[in-house]
Amino acid sequence: MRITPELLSRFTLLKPLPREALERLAPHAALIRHARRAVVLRAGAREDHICFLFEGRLQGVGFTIDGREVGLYFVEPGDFCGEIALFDDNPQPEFVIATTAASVVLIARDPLREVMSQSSSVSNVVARKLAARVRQMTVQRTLLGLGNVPQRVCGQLYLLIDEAQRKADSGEIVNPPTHKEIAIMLNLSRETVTRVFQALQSRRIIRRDGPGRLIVADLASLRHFAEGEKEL
Amino acid sequence: MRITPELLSRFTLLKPLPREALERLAPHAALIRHARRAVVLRAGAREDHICFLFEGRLQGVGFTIDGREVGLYFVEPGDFCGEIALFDDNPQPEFVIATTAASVVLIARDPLREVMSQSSSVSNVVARKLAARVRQMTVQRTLLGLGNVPQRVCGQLYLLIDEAQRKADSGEIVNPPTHKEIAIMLNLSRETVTRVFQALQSRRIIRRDGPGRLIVADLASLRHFAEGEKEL
DNA sequence: AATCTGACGTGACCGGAGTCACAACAGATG
DNA sequence: CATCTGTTGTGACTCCGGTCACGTCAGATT
Repeated sequence: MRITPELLSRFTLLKPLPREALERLAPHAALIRHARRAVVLRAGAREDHICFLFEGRLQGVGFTIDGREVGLYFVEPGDFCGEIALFDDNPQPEFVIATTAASVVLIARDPLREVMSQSSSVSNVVARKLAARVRQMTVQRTLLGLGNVPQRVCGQLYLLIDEAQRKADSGEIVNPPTHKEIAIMLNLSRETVTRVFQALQSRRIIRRDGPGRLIVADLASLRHFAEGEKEL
Repeated sequence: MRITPELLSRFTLLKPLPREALERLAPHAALIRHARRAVVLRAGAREDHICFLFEGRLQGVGFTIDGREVGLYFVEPGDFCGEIALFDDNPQPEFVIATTAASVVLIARDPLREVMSQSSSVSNVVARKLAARVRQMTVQRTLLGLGNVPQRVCGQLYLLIDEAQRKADSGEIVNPPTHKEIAIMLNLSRETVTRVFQALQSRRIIRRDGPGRLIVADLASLRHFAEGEKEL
């Protein structure tokens, strides 16, 4: 499928790019549809594409030696992943998997590298993205330090609500991650996540609205639990 | 204390810099001695220095809301940290603490930014450093996924041995981190780390050599435990 | 020397999360 | 429609790592 510069410019990363750069990238971009659970980027192999998420949700996951999944981060529409390939030639460190059916734009690594090296504004944005990932991983790792497990889950849930909604004090998550996907982010078993969700539901803090919509009815309480002010 | 360009050039990051750039940086650099446990970089505040480690060992640590320490990474001599300040103006995400008495060279952020923007080799190295941190954090996070706790400890111990020594199949760690410092890296209690160490010592896999020297006598076995081929 | 501090060592206890097993249910798929 | 697959929901049991409570020891500090 052919990609237009207009399509590329819909990604916040690429929006500030001069038209000319977008036109150089477009021929090296491809729109790909992935089924749920499909592997978008493969760990180990040298990935030669950067992945921009158009719709759906992705998850970065690693695997331990004994085969357990480890959840690293989620990718929301408009965001991108695999950018680490722009900085060195080491293999992609983690898998990226579609947690829902997803359409992504893959842009070839080398042209993007070139654009990056010629435009300081681009390289700045990409480097800032990498910095943002370090910050995100730090927060995520800190979550794991919490001894109280329900607190961990609430913290994760809170992180899943984007900033705009947090201010409005009412959150909803469309196509929420499965319990298992949350569990591997938090080093928990799927059952434990289910039980915490049950507790939150019985307290009317969260509520399912049909399939694929999770409503956080009481964001303030959720935050309190996340911050350990109340015990679940 | 005044810093000479020669001193700066002893850091691998700065070595490739032209003499002229080093001279520009030198006036903005300071050699600082830190006592054990001292805070080198502070989380939250906007740090305006990048920290180059001359001797000693540092550790990046975070704190959960309930005050537990979370270990993120170690910094070895010749390496640096706090480089995230070069990419955006957000606050430093984690504390950096001296795990041993340490001397560091602090270089002011803005001059280094300027040098970076003018030297593509420097900006490349710094960006690669950031990428390396993402990779390291991914590995570390994956370690936490291991259900078997002794395995986690062995994996961490293995990571603490630098590559050169790993090939020679005999490792030693000078001024090894304390059990507590290892514990917070692995989300374990200090006692658990102690017990695993005891088990490893009784099997002659590791051995203390006076204070401040830990000898890994049987690196192969350590790796086997880390990879789960043997059970501890 | 006397004291203090922080690291290491070790046992006992217990709570809570993992594991297992199974049921209910929804959505895909034939 | 019948079937299959994957998610969610729940109970029972187990066990293992956290916590607490010590003791020991080496190195600083006075």
